[in-house]
Amino acid sequence: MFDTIRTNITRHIQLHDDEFSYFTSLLKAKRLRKKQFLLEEGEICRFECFVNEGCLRQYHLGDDGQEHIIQFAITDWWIGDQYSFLTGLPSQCFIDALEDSDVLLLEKSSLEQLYHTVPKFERFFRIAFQKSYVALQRRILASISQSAEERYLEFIRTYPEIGQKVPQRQIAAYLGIKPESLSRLRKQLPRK
Amino acid sequence: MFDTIRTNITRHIQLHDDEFSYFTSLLKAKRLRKKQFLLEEGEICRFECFVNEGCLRQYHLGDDGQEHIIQFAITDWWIGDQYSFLTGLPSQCFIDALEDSDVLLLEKSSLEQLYHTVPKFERFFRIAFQKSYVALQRRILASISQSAEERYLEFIRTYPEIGQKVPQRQIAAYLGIKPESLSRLRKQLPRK
DNA sequence: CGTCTATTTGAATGTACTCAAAAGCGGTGG
DNA sequence: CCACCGCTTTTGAGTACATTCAAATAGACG
Repeated sequence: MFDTIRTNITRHIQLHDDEFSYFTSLLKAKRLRKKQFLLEEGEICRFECFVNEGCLRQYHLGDDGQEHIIQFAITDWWIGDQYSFLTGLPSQCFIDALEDSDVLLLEKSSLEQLYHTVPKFERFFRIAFQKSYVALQRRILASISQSAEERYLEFIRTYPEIGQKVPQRQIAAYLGIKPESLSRLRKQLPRK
Repeated sequence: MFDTIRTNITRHIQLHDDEFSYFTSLLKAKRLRKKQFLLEEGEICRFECFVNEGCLRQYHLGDDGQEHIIQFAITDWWIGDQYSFLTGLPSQCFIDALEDSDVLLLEKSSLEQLYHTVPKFERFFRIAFQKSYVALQRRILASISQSAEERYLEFIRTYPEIGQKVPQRQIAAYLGIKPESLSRLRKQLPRK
């Protein structure tokens, strides 16, 4: 149950067994069915979420009804609305499951406890956010410097597992293009 | 000299005078002339940089010679190449000054010392990166959901000081459009 | 004043979009 | 097992927006 998250954490910090079991005592397991929401617009996000198994997405719903995917999260990834989590303000986006999923939730109050009791976790999340920050910078660079085709190829090269399991229209919503455009673009690829 | 950075840090954590003076003892002041490089592609980024005064940019140089701006940094902002800083690998981008600037450098080795001596700084940078992460998510959402015109308006609304001091072509390089397109787009604005 | 760079403008091109419709695919119920 | 439904993907035709290339204008700096 906690093997994946233990590996995830010890990638950045060392933990004693008692520290880890204290950590796991703060977690709440949750099972999500496909299409079930973990967070809805207007709610306050009071947790960080670790994906044990499955696939989630965080997306913004435009006035025109368009969904724009901010991030995917599969096994071994963290997800959450950092904006709402940090500010305590209502979320402006949704998080839901693209398939049946198994997640572990860490409540904000528990996390503050954790920071206090095991300060190493402050380091863990510092490094985790620093790495996520780098990943977002890459995505921004891609979006301002590359064509839709290049961005698509980079995406499936960087995240092949996601490219496998996620429907095309979701990938289009992540790349910032229309599903029709992604379809056409893919048709052109073999010739090149 | 250190007033700005003190305010910056105490926005997230409380510091005693001795902690702060220890912190400042680790900083190296540096003066940059316009167009001077703080970091060049291929170098390893071994510092975090705080801007006391002036304006810097981090940009990527494409194979076609195009500059793509990853971030601006003005007074009271931090900048650095987190990718190179974290991994120890050569940087893939440049950081230079858009005007004469005054910066404070915190070397990686000093920072590790600092984390060890005053663990609160781990918390400071954790929060700082978390907030930066949120800002980048907003930028990504803008780039996948908005038109060039909307992105430009949001940019000058969000960062009016930068919009003031930075030449138009630099803003275009940040938005991911050509200078000609930004010029045309601006011409259209008054009619709306 | 002259040079260098930034900005603007024009005309032609290309890429992604809209709207609409057809084809494909998966799941459900008869 | 098959027929049907809903949703995704594909295809087509016309349109909108940003790009390219080129040239003119405007500004900044020495």
